[in-house]
Amino acid sequence: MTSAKLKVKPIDTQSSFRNQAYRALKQAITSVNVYAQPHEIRLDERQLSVELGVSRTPIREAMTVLECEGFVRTAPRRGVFVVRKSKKEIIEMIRVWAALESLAARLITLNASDKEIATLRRLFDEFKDGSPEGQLDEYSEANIKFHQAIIRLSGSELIADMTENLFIHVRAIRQATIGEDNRAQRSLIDHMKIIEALEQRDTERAEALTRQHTLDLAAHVEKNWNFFE
Amino acid sequence: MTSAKLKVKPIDTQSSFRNQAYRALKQAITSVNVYAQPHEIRLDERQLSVELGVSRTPIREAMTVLECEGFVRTAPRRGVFVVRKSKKEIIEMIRVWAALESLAARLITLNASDKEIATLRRLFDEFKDGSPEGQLDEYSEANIKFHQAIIRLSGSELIADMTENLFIHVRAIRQATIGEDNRAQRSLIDHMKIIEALEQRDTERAEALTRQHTLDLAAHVEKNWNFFE
DNA sequence: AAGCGCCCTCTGGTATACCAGATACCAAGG
DNA sequence: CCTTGGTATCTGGTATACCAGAGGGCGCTT
Repeated sequence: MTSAKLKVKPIDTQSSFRNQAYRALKQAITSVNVYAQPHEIRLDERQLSVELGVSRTPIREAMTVLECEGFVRTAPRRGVFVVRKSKKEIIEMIRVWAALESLAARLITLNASDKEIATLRRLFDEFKDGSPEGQLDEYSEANIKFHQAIIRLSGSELIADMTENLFIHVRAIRQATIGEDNRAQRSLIDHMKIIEALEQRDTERAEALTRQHTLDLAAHVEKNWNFFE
Repeated sequence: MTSAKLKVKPIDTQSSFRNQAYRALKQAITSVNVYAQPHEIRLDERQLSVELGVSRTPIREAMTVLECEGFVRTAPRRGVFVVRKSKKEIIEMIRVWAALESLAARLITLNASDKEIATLRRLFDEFKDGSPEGQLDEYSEANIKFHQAIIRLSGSELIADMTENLFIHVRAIRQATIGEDNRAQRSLIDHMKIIEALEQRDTERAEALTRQHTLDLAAHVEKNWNFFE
């Protein structure tokens, strides 16, 4: 008989150079505001391989994934460039987000526990009294966490996967627009209505409110956003 | 002054070995019924490089894309395997399809021309009189074309991209279930109602009908589909 | 001075060699 | 006979060398 088992953590066999390069590059891409740059940003395979201390091969495989996810575009024999989304593409992303998040809301009314739904309300505890206008940064953070929580509570891996890359863009838009046009105040009201519908397990209403809330963002961007032109 | 311009097609500079390998592999994967196989199907990089007549490098990059799209899973130092979706995953795919197609229907009521919408009705001309039960294969084909047309007429590139890979799976499910439980007859009725709502530019109704039609498919699969267990 | 073309350089694309981990098989020991 | 540990071999992962096309600079031609 052997003695008590040792507790060991499984070695993370997935941390190949390729995945590390992927994470490093994605982090780098998402942390720069590509729209603030005068020129397109180019990624140099050879330079990156020196900076990251690995050969071009894992870098190229990471690039392939980033291209598949739409963050990067490679022009043969010319270079790899960070893509800048057009206004039209950004509006499409917000609309797709609206469709998927409304599905998530539907699933929450059907599957989530009362306890899980209750966590949503707590995100806005500090804004219960008075308007969020005076603490915009904090509200923006809570706003983003709310939308992420809806996705997570749906319990659907696929929705989470499909929104993950949209989120990086939509997050920036939410942050940029929250201060305009009294949007924070109205956003808070919308969120409370959504939470109420979820609590009451009103599937159709929760779905419709969630969809309309984000479609409103798309409409707002369509009307007021001229940054890219 | 130069004479009249010659009409030339631009050389497809994107047809790298990598993209050709990608298309070949995707075609191969989608044409086999992975669920009919007793064991997981493994893809051998070296064998494929011999069969396709190129080196492992473009094969590997194609594999990377396929993995990113969820068709393939690679286990380090063990092999690359074609993934088999679980029943739960398939239901999630159908639900996501429902969410995106209902958004497409919304956009059609807002943006498409009457002429474009009219093309939808023509898809079902041959089933106008009598039930589709007697010509199931033909109806199944029209059914699939209808759902593809909704996506296309929305005019959203992003929706088309995001549904493209779902479609490969959802298509198989639609084909497999169309013969069950008088579904073809009810499907035809649903489609006609959707077309009517689109023609009347009734945004909310078209969206809701489209969503419910595909959510019904998800519910049907959830109840009756035991193939994978 | 302007237009054209050569050539150097730099890019991503591909082929290839080698590495380390996973597996199956086999032989030695109980 | 079963167990155990070594080992041959096969896998994906990585490094590297080389290729052809794209672009720019420079000098020749007119």
